[in-house]
Amino acid sequence: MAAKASRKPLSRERVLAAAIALADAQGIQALTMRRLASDLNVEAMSLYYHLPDKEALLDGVVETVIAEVGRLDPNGGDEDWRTRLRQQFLAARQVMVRHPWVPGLLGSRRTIPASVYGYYDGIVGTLVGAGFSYHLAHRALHAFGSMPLGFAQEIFSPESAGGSMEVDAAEADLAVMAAALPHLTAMVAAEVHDSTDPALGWCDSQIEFEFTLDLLLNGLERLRG
Amino acid sequence: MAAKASRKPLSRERVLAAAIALADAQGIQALTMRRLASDLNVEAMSLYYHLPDKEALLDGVVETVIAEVGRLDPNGGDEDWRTRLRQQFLAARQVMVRHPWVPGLLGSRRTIPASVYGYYDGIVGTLVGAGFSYHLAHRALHAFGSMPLGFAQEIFSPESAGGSMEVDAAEADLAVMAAALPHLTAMVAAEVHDSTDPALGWCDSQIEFEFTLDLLLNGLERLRG
DNA sequence: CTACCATTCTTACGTCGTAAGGTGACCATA
DNA sequence: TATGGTCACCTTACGACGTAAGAATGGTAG
Repeated sequence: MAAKASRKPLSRERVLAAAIALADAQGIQALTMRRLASDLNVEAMSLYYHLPDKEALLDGVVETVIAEVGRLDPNGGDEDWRTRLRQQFLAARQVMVRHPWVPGLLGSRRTIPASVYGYYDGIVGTLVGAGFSYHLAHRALHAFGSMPLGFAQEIFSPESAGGSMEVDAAEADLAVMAAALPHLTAMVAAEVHDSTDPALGWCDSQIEFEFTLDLLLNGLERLRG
Repeated sequence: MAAKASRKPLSRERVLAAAIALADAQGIQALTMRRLASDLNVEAMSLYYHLPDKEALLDGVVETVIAEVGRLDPNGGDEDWRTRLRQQFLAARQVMVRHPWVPGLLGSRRTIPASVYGYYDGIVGTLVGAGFSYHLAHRALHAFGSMPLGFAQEIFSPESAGGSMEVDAAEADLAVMAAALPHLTAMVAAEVHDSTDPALGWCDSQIEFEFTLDLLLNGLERLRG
């Protein structure tokens, strides 16, 4: 009679899925063993039957998301290597947009899930298949940085979607800021002015991502062969 | 008579310096209020007289290190914009090599210290002074990512100097790995083979950093004007 | 019914950040 | 000299965290 509540048995997969859902909803700092357990209608220590410790939980979470990235490589390799990698990286970006906490988590992890190696192996295959030497392919991998995984190092506004800079500018005295940061304020002013949709904020991450990606791809194309 | 011990009075600067020293020596995870206090021969709560909370401590630490980066821009702007930025970013890299925990900390911070804006302002100034439009300068800033601060997103071996990949390869069966990751193993084999100094590990971060940097600089030069 | 085993829970420990308020040294004023 | 105030640091305590140790539950096989 009493509330039976959910009594589907726990499992590693169910725990990992709940962890990802929790991080998506509340942020990575909300992902604690106790909160995760309570989301699963379970006590914290019950999680330890399915996972050795929290490190393993985070490893599993990263691995699960990366697997999602690695799975989206269906089309055959008859196109240009650039369009191929371009599509792949942009698809990866869509995954990261859905899980914005993954880049930070991945960066703080000290061991890299094995599936990442397989994913990068495919990229090297694409490169050498297009005529790259292994040496240049290696350089290319480093140059790409984290773009194959769908994100780039964004110093400004790592979290808030709109970017905090304009908010700060509204709070502080604009004239003072223009004096201290003449070039930055001029740049923002110029960019906001001819922005097609200023409501979206003056930094469109998607466009910046593609710009940097193409800059790298075109530069590498010039070095090929 | 009794051990007087160190009784120099505390100060925000002394606390921040000790925090940086502690993180340098023991890693960022060792930087707790209690450990930091004990390094200063003081109780944990004494730190709260000079700093409101730990967030402020971390902000101050980041700000201090970034200030160190911003201070190394002495030479006038008569050289090519590329060599100027190149020198600047490579000098910043030396700071990050001394404080390898800063990139991760900076990435996890939600507010950016004000000094960073001033630093980036100078970069925009260099770019527009060289004929860049504000629009392209904006793109360039995003393309550089964290390189102005002296680091790049390194997925592989973010922590250990030599890179953990070769260690893993030694542990696992090489033949199995070659089957699962044919392109990567071939690449590593090719790179190790013609490496001038294989003892240093097959990834030379300095060279990778410069390669990526030049790739971006040259690509931007082509787009200028 | 009983013995077993997989799964979940209870209790407790040490560490963390930090709120609340106490203690002593120093110093100006009466 | 006595008084009160402010600065700098300390004591105690609380709740949240990860997790070690072992007890309870409940289903299944003999």
